[in-house]
Amino acid sequence: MTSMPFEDKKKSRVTLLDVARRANVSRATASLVIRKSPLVGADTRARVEQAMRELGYVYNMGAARLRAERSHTVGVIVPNLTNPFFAELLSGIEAVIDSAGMVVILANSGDLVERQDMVMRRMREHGVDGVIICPAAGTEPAFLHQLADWDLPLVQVLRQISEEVDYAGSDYAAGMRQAVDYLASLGHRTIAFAVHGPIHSAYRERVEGFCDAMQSRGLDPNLIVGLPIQIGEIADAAHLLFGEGEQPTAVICFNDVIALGLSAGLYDRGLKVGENFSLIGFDDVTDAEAMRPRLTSVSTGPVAIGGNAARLLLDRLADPIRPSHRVVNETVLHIRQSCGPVAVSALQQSR
Amino acid sequence: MTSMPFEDKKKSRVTLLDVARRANVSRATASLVIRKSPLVGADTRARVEQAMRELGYVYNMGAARLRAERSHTVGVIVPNLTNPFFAELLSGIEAVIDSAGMVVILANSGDLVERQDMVMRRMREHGVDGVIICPAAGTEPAFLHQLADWDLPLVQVLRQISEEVDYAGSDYAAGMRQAVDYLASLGHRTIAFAVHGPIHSAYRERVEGFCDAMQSRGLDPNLIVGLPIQIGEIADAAHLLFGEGEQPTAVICFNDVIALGLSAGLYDRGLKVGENFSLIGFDDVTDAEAMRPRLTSVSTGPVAIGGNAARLLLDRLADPIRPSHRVVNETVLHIRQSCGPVAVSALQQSR
DNA sequence: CTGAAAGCGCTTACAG
DNA sequence: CTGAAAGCGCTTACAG
Repeated sequence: MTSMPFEDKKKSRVTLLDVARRANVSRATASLVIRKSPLVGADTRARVEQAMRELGYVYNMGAARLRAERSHTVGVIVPNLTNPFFAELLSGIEAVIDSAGMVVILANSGDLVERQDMVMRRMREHGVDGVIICPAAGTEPAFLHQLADWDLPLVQVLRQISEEVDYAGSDYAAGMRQAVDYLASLGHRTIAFAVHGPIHSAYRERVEGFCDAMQSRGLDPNLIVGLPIQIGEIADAAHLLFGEGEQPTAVICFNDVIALGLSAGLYDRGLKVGENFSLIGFDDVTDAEAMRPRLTSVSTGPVAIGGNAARLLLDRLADPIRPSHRVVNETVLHIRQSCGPVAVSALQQSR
Repeated sequence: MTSMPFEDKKKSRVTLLDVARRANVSRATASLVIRKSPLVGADTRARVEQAMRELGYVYNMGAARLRAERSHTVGVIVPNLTNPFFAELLSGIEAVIDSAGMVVILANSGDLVERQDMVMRRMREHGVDGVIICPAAGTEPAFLHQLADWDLPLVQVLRQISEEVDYAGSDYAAGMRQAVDYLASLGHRTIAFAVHGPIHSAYRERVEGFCDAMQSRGLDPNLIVGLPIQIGEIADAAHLLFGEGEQPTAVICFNDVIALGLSAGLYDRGLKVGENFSLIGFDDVTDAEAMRPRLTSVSTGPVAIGGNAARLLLDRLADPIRPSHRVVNETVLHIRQSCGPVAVSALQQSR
């Protein structure tokens, strides 16, 4: 399709000067047509564009960025690529960055601050115009502030470390309230909260949201149980829900990974989820619909959050000194089949 | 921690010349210490490194690449970010690219050749040193060859379009044989194959692998049923397994997404997977362990494949003219609970 | 081991 | 609208 240059194919790359010469214009003019300047006439533009096509010219971003101090590149740092939740987030980011004509440089911090430091340095070396980061657990506000001092536009996503930095997330506390209210409306009074993983703002917001919601209904918020991080081990830890004292008739999960694991573990114990035990997930990933019973889950919309984060960064790039913005999505409770009215028989069976 | 330069912080970036001056060496010498050349003495090196620290110097990849014609950047193009399988693949790629000191530029083709063209052009503009691509369905060999003509090092992953281009994948056909053999050993004779999605080499290899394996055992390979692409709709399409003619007692799934959906759909129809109907997945994603019954699945190891692809690219970068290589992982059948001996009662129940 | 010069491929004022 | 010149921050020979 593309015709080859007349010269030897092995010769060095074709440059803007080459196309300028072939189109009988100056290098500056050729540069203008590339950047779609209105200053250049239609016929000249056509000549230059044809020359570009004939020579197989490809724009050299690297050279342009050096002069223009803009790389059209944004860094994205996530703690984990393997979790479908982050994959969906990334997908949302990529879509809007791409449609802005920019490109994403991806890195995985492994939720480790030391790796995050490294990765961030690499991003700076590559001259990213800005970065979207889901900060590793334990990230200090000073870390983010230093980046801001270096004039690196920054947005936090999912986890917030500093109020001075743009943030896109979801109202986790409200989501917890929705879950608690729903279970309470079904008559549940003893509700466990199943958690795992590193501790960060999203973790805290969920726990606090749960506790507040429980307390405001006069319920005991202290049945918080820690589960393994590996999904394969969660099912076998389901017994942890039923320790000393009051036995729960329902459990709210920190995320859908736990919900999936516990659903299996409760099944293994002979409990019928949705009938004599109730289970609510959090995040509403695509698997929720495919589970049996279908998982009732609080939807946080990772793709949308990613899109919001990307738009925040674009806005920040356009106006570096505007005050910091926060965009916090509403959660929605997606009711399916995993919850039911409290069953008197549940207590006996759970032993 | 990092001390600020003495000059006004708002001044333009600190450059290699700045550190050279502060360390009382020439710019060339400073450049050598950055690139860890053995030519420079230990004390000189120390002086330069201290100057870099004091000034808060950050290496400018963009400038370096312009001169050195190497960007330390690799493009990764996947058809879909939302599928956990690709997320795991990406994770494997990122890990080895990162440890080679390079960075990945990510793009999503949406499995559309037109978008793939765009994305590829953008990668070239950004001067990637090479690209790892899972080609969109319908990609022509000519597309890849053209890239090779342009001296862009390339590796295909998961899907192979051209034998002249490096490839990292998995032996899908052998995996199908493992699945068929296992079911046959349990006494199954009428085995369905459930597929969906766009048609590409990995699709064809799986279908052909299934057919060959069935035929070599004298079984009828024609029970191939097409299912919706959306996971939420798969369950409701489970009845498609039971059309006219011979009723299957087992189904092999094109991937775990289908397996998850069908598992739910069969449950909805009152079939007990692992007891009166058998189900085998393909890919063995992490959810397989958390399902009930636990999903028996053919493991392809996406993280490992991603690592292989990245290593192939690194090797290719080191030796651009070596002959094309292929690395094809063995699959392993991970037996869990979703298959059982053929049950005579299955046929009645499935109606 | 170190220095001075040229150049990578663009964009940016500045004149015309 | 177009041209000639300088410069972005490095690396690369080439001398010393």
